[in-house]
Amino acid sequence: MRTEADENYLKEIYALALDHERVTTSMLANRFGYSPATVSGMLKKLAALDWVVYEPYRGVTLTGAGREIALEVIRRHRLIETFLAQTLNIPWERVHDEAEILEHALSDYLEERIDELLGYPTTDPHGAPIPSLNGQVLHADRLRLIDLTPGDHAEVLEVNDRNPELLTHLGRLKLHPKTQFIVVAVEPVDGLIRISASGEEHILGRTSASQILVKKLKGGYQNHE
Amino acid sequence: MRTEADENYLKEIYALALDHERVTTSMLANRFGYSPATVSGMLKKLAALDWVVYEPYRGVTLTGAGREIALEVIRRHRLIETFLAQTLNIPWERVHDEAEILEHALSDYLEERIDELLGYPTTDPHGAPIPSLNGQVLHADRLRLIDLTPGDHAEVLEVNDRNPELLTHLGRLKLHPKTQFIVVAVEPVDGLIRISASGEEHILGRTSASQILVKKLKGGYQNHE
DNA sequence: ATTAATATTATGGATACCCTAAATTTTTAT
DNA sequence: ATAAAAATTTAGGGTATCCATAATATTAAT
Repeated sequence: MRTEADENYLKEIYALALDHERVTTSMLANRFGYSPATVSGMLKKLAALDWVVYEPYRGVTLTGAGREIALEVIRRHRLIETFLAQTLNIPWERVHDEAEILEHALSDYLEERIDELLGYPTTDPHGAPIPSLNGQVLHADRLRLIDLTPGDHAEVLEVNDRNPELLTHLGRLKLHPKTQFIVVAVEPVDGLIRISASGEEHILGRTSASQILVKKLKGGYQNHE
Repeated sequence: MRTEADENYLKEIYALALDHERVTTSMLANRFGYSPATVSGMLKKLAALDWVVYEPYRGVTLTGAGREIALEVIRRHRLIETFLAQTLNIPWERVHDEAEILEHALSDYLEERIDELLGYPTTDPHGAPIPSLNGQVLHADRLRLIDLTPGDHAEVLEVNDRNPELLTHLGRLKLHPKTQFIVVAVEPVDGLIRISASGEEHILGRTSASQILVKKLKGGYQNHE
């Protein structure tokens, strides 16, 4: 049988593999706050269950079955986030932690009912793609806001859902997914970024700006507003 | 820390105490399908945590703290049932099993949000009372349908939520809480009960009729319909 | 080739939950 | 009142999960 720990490991391995060549023991140990030895042990267990391929000293990758589970858990997580935000009006900075628990308790049946009620959404409140039932994930071309240059016209695609303070802050600035904005200026010294969104100007620090993913919109040389 | 098993034991002890003088090891063993020895062990553990008073060979009762936990879990269970039925249109025969799992995963915060969204309901879809936050439970005077006599006019108050087949059946007969009906006749041999509800006549067996709780309405000697 | 960094195995501990079999206590029947 | 039956507890195990430290092994860097 599958435990919560199993699901969390698989989910984390999936997430880390998205932007790392190799997923190593120490990366996982860091994420979870466990000792490397503990992670080695779990990886051995997961390998025995055929959910990962584990090459000692070299790293770990998901098998087909492991990937399926990871995507299923991520799907539940994001459906729950969307459901909580839409149906119960839970603020977006709180939905992650709640989903982190409920994702392990949701039946296939309820997952399906929620998906149906929400009209089969494709992204969660933070803009992250919701994997489909058959495991498809739409990964849009994403750019970090921090990499934009003055004059760029862009749209918020996704923000990191694990940082409640950031989310509260962005919520106050009304910088949600789908919000369009223009980069007004980039401070040469501190690298602060001035943007203009819905008529308001905001200043973003490096930390925020690196956690906001965007897509450029055509005609980005002049201000349009 | 509190485990799911703890919560289930406390909930069950509470439920059994409602209609039994003493709550014994074997009663719990039966309910859970565990060996009596296993239950003895758990009761010892719960007593050490001061959630029950356990007198070996004599039975078990909840302490104040134990009762609080039991009521909290029951409250969550029933709020979840109500929420699933109303918000996600889950049929009433399915909500119990889902709630059985989710009740252990729901945070105080979500519990409160759900309660608010539902408008602070006092009964769940099966008519069972939802304990208030401070632990009050409204136990209405309830009579078993099986104890009615021909001519009685009554209203369904509550039905056993642990029997999905019964619920499906009663759902088809439209016998939900608040449904009014008249006892037309009671078969002398098999004890089958003929009732008339919303213009339709139905025949209930002893099993169904003993699991439906009702309250008598005034003027029960003549048919009103 | 040696060192530093990373990762593994070996070993052990804690918790939680369940079991069977044997011993004990309580209850019931005579 | 006593013996048999029923209920319950204790003793002793078992499995599974997850975690840790210390010693060992591998890999990467110089």
